[in-house]
Amino acid sequence: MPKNAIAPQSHWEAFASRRRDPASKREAVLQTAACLFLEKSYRRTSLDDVARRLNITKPALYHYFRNKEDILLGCYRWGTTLIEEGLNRIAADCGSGLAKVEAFIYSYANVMTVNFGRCVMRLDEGDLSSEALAEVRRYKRKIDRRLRSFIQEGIEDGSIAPCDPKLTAFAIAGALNWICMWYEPEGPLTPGEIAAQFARTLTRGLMRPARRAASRRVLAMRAAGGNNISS
Amino acid sequence: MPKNAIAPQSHWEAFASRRRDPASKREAVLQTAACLFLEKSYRRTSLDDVARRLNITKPALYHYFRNKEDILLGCYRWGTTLIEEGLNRIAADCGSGLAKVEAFIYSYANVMTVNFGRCVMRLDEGDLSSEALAEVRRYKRKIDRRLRSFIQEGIEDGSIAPCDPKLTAFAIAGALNWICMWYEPEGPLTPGEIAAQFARTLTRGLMRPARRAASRRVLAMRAAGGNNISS
DNA sequence: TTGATATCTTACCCACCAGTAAGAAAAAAG
DNA sequence: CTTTTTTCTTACTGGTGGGTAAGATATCAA
Repeated sequence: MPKNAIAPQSHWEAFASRRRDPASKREAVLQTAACLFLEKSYRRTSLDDVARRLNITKPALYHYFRNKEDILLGCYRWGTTLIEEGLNRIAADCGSGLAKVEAFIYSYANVMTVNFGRCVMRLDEGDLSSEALAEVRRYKRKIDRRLRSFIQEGIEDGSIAPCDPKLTAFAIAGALNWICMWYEPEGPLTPGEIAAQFARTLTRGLMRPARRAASRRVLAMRAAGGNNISS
Repeated sequence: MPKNAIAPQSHWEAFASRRRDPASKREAVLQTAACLFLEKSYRRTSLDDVARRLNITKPALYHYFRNKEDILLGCYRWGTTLIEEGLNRIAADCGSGLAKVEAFIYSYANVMTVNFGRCVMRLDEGDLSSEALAEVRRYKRKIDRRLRSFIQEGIEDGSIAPCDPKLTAFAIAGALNWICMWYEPEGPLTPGEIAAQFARTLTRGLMRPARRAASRRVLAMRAAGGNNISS
């Protein structure tokens, strides 16, 4: 009977009956928690908030999670699993280093538009206990190492220009991680469009490629108007 | 007499005497607050924490700031001012669109390694009241518009390849904003090195430029080893 | 020196919220 | 139907922390 029951992605139906189904109820808690954590941050989200959206009371949550942090950790784990699944598919693919980086951009950009994926990079690590933090950091480090190895591979097979893999990985990961800060599910941009543009910008760069034997300098100077292109 | 007085950047000396100097005391509060907000987040930093580092007590802070949020807003304002100063210098520079974007990358990367600059992009906007949030959003929007205009300018003068300025700006700003998440003042990377590598990656892209008339495909296939380059 | 003002402290209030105790109510088992 | 187990609720505790009241002490101006 609550008037604000029309929540974005309402998972309260899982708790509509008392039928025993711990798995789906656990997931419902994580989904609504992730949603609230992204809306208001972990700290500003009270367990009462989470419970209210699920049409239950706070202590009921303690039947499915040890404490508040356990819920947070659940969101992190779900998200890192999503990222890792994508990563494994890429490693199986046998293209050049550059092809792997491109595939990484597509996969990762998509995950950053999903609630659990966004949680991994958007939520504040400082809210985790030291053990949980160590676990999450391990995941993140693994992702970073993989990206660097793709870049290194590309440098070695000649598909990527020589560069510092560490800083280059930071640049790519930064651009992608930041998606979870501005992306809105109801917005005009689809994950696919974002991934495509990012892949293009990051692989080819901003610079207009020099045509034929013409010097770049000349092209840059020539103020050719009317070149607008969108999307 | 406190044993932990050796804080990173100790500004408590401003409060050592009761001499009337509100300006420098206000700054001291902002500096230590920014430091703590970055260390532990705004929410986890109590006013007692801030006061303790300054060797004063909590109510003393209320002589220089209306409330906790006022301190936070002070950090935001200081940071956005830093960004804007850089931006103004670039607009005065009369290079091509690409040159302006490159200058933006250098300037912005540097600001992201300074505490107040980091605050702007790292701290949680959700901790701001609606009015303060509107102000901060206005600043951020302005920065975004400027970057987009540089890109648009570059497309029109032919220095930048045709692209969607909005998404391209997101990619560049994302890579740069993320710096404030991993940068450590005591770390091995200088702001200059970061800016240089980022400028290179973002303008030229990852892809190894095709040499002469040789087709790209051939170069990508050729697995040329031993191309490692660091720094 | 004296009064006025700015500066800072001790002591306190109260709202918020994670977590718990104890038990009611529903579901499953026998 | 009876018993056992799971599920969930009402009512509470205790710690934290922003903000305030009231007053002490130093600085400054005259």
